Amino acid sequence: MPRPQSADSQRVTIKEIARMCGVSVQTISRVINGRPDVSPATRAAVEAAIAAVGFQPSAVARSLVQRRSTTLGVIAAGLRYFGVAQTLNGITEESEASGYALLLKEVPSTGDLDLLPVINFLMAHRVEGIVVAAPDRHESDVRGNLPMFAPPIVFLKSEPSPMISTILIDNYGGGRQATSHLVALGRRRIAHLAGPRDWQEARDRHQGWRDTLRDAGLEPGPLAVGNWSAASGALEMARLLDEEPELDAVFAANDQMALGAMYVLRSRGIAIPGQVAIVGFDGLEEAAYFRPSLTTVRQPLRELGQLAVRELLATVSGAAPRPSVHALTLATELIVRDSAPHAPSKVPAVVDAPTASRPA
Amino acid sequence: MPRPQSADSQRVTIKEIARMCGVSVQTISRVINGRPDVSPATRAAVEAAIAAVGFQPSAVARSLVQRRSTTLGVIAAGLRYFGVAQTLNGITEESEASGYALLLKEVPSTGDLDLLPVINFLMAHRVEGIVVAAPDRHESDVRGNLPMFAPPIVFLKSEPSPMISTILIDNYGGGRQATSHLVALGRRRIAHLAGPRDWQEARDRHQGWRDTLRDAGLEPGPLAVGNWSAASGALEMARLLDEEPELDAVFAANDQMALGAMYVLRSRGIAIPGQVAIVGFDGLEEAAYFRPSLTTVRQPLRELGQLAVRELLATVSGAAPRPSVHALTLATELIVRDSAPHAPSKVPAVVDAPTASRPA
DNA sequence: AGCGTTCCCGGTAACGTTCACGTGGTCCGG
DNA sequence: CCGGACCACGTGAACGTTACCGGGAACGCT
Repeated sequence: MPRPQSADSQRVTIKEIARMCGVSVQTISRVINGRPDVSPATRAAVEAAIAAVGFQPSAVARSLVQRRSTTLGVIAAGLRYFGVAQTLNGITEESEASGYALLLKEVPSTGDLDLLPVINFLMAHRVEGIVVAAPDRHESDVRGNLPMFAPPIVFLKSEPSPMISTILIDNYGGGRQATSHLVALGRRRIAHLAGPRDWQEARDRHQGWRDTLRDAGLEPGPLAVGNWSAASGALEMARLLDEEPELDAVFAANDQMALGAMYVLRSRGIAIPGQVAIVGFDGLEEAAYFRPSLTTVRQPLRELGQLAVRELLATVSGAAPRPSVHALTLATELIVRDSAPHAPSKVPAVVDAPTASRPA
Repeated sequence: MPRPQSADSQRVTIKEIARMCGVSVQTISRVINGRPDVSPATRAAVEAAIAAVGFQPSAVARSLVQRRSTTLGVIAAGLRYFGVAQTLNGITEESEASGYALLLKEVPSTGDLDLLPVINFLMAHRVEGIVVAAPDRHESDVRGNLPMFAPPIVFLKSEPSPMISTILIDNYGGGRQATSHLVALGRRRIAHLAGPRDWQEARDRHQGWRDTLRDAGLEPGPLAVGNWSAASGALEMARLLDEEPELDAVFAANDQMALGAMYVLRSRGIAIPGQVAIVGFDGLEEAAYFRPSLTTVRQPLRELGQLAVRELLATVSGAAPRPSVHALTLATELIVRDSAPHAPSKVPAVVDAPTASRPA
């Protein structure tokens, strides 16, 4: 029974294996890397020795000599939020599939923030690419003044810019989808429950709402700013109702805030969607089970993470020309449910059970 | 304007800086590491040169020579789930604070899984400690046959064992809290909506439910198994109702399934908590805004992650004796809300707005 | 003047791999 | 019997940093 020893004790190295087998270190290296010019007998002996002592070649030494780490860096902000966690999930999936390791740094999701030290940190670890799933907000932001010798970087939350590569969810378009849907329903007084101003996503959704109202010839509805939480959604919804009693629709910047808003609406006896229709944003699975079920805008978050990694890997492998700066935008999808139904009608909420409630 | 160059191009090293300043590499090293014995003049010159060329000391080379990586490994399963994401958040926070980097590996959260290759991978990268936030289920599991020279490891989801260190949420106790609360409410026919069997958490909560019923002298209520999703909660709730119409309470193993269950209950016109009381598990913030607001069991998930890192770091620094195998259990907290209220009464749901609905 | 200290600094050898060569042997055709 | 092709393996030098030791200059003290 092998007892776990102190990690900094004498580790077994390639040299040790070589000594054990009576061959040179080079031969061991050849076996480890599955190179052909080793006789079957020697190979077997070496493999046996490796297994016997539980030898693990040092990825650190390998990285040093090969000048490549098979590691990607990830900078994330707000891991506790659904969207970010989902994106990270896509990133891990894809890099796992490619055998790449992930070096994760989390940065504060609010307040002023300089990405450069974080990027430098990752560069010190010689990552081969960086995914930035964090807002880039700093007086002197990263665009254009990246450190020299920086690896390929793809930004997931910044505005497109000629200096950087971006892959984005079309939050603006999603905001338009949501708002257009409410307009098509015949709503005239459409409020927006926005997310925090220092999230690019929040600003884009807000903009989509505003532009859609303008294009529809409606005057801008009332605006409130929450912090993504259901509690803030409730708080701000109450405020909106007090200020603007004739409200007939709300577009919330995420599903949690929509939930909080619905709570307040129902507490005040306001019918959803009868008097006030509501649409959320995110595509939370459980939003289908809110009362009423929530119309929302689904974002391909996992795909976003996967694409980011694929993009990086393509660049690293030299398949894509360096520096290839480009912007990719992923479309959102409107999921229509009871809180803002299909037909442009003001009938009271139809409460029918979803298919899932039927026993199998 | 520094143009990002190919990462594998000629990087600037400590030698280059030494040449530029006309001093030895050793002196550069001293400056980088803030060692005292460098004259102010030399130090300034070196720092200027470093800043000028944007030099970054190679963490890889440093790791190799120092035989320590300032890196922790994390093995996670089911990052897309609230609980795991929350725990990871605690882990990042704490390691960020200690200046440790994080090497993240995600493993499938279902099916049979061997942790050993993943641990070996992390060991190859010479991580100084490993947090396992993934179930350890394998015919020949990791307990006891860890590789030699393994760094300190702490398990967050496995059963305590004399061979490994664990820090756990008291899921069993939480299950008891939830069920006891329902019993105290006078409920007699208490169902359990369990999570997937291959999650330790799910098994523990289930056990807590079963034991509490037994201790209360009640016969075991009906059992259903979901997959953590609201959809599965709805599906299984429907099944439970069909099988057992006289049901008067449900303990769901997480808040999402509870939500799905509530959806079905209300669709069938069953009053909550009037006819059926329900309590969830997780402590989702938004559960306060479900209709009715959900009584649930809060878990200190972020603290769990933080503690794991602190534990590892203490061991690494040699403060704690190696090998210190121990088990720590964190208590859960019952949060009573409307779906299973305080008073042992069967009055219809009281729908009062939470404080958040009051405008500021 | 002699001598110990302190302050700066340099040289050399690691750390654990891989890479670019080099070398001795066997096999084979002419 | 010899030259070359091929196979299996070994030798040194990297990779970029830090650890360890050592040494000269300047200074203070007896």
